[in-house]
Amino acid sequence: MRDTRAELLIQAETLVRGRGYAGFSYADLAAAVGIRKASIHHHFPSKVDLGAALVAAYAARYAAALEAIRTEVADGPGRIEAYGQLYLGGVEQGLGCLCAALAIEGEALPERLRRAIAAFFADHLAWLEAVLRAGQADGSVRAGTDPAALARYVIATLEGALLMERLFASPDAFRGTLAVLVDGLRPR
Amino acid sequence: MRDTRAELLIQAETLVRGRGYAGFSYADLAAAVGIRKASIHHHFPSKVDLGAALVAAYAARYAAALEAIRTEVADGPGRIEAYGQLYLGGVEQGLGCLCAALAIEGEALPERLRRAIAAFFADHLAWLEAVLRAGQADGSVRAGTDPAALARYVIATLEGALLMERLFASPDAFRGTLAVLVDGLRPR
DNA sequence: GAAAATCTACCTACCTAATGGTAGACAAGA
DNA sequence: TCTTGTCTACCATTAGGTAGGTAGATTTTC
Repeated sequence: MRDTRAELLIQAETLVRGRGYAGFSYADLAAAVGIRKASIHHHFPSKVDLGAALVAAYAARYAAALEAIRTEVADGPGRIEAYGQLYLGGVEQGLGCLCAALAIEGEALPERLRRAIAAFFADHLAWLEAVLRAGQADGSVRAGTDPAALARYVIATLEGALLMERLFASPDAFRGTLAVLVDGLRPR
Repeated sequence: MRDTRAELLIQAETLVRGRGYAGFSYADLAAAVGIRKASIHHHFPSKVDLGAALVAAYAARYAAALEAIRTEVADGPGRIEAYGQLYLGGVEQGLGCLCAALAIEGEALPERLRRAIAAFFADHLAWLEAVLRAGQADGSVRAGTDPAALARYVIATLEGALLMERLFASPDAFRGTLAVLVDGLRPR
C-alpha cells in the first residue's frame, strides 16, 4: 500500500526547504508525487493546512532526535555538538531549515503558521536551556552566562550557519562554525 | 522632483525583507509607491533586474557602514559589536536581512541573484576576517582560531539571531546574543 | 531662436501562464 | 453501501510581462 499522505509530506518538505514556502506550488508538489493537483486538496484542503502538517511532522522528528541525544550523550558540549549535527544534514542536501523558510515570510505568513514555528523555536530553546543548565551544573559548560541567553545564541548560530553555508554548499565551513560554537561553550 | 526609482527601491526592499522575494509582487510594489504596475517595468524591466538593484543598493549601504566602523572604532570586539548593531535595526523594524530572504529561495533563485548574494556574504566575510585578524594582532581578539572561520561564525550568529528574534519581535534577545558573541571573542 | 526630433516617465489595456481552490464523477475496498 | 482516494474539468484571481500611446521635457538641426 502506498501512503500518499506521507509521500506528500516528504516531497512538500523538500520543496519548502529548497525554495521557500511562497516559492512552491501545489502544481510542483503534484508533479513531484505523481498525482493530480486536485488530489492534494483531499489530503490537505489548503496550503496552510499543508504547511501546518509540515511543521508538525518536522517538529516531531526533531523532538525524537533531541530525546535521543539526551539519552545517548552525557556532557553538555557533546549534546550541543550532536544537536548541531542535525543541521549539518541540511547543508549536505542543499536544504534549509523548514522553519527558517517560513520565518522569512514574516508578516505575510498566516498567523497559524507563525504560531507553529514560534512553538518550534520555543521547544528547541527550552531543550537547549535545560541541556546548558545541566552542563553548567556538572561543570561541562562554562558558567557565568544565563542558560536561556546561551540557548538563543546556540540556535541563532546554527540557523545562520545553515542559511549561509547552504548557499555556499560548504558543509566543511558549517563544521568549522559548529566547532567554534561548541568550543566556546566549554569551561575556560 | 520625485525620484521614483529610489522610492521603488526603498519600498521594494521593505517588501522583500518583510515577506520574502517570492512573497511580494509588482502589484504590491505599485500600490506601495502609488504608481501603475506597468510603470515599474520602465525602471526595472524584470523582477530579477529589481532584485539585483536591491542587492546592489543594500550592499553599497553596508559597505559604507563597514568603512565607517573601521575608521571610528579601534578594537576588534568593538568593531564586531558595531557590526552587530547594524543587524539590530532589522529586528526593531521587523525586517529580516535582504540577502537571507533571497538565500532562502535556494535552487529557485535566479543564478544572477544567487551570485549577487554570494558576493554580499563574501564581502562581509572578507571584512570580518580582516577585522578579526587585526584584532588578534593587537591582542584585542582571542588568538588560536583561524580568522576566516571566526568570520563565518560571526555572520552566522548574527544572521540567525536576526531571523529568529525578528519572529519573536525581541530586540533585547538579539542584544543578548550579540553580547555573548562579542564576549566570546575577547582574549580569555 | 524656432521647429523638429528624441527621450523620459508614466499611462490604459491587454496577454499568457500559473496560482490556490472547487464540483462532481468514478472506481476500489471494507 | 458507504467511505476513501483519485480523477477531469472547471473557476476566479493573481503573476510577471508586453503593446502602444501620451504629455512634457530635452536635444538637435536649420
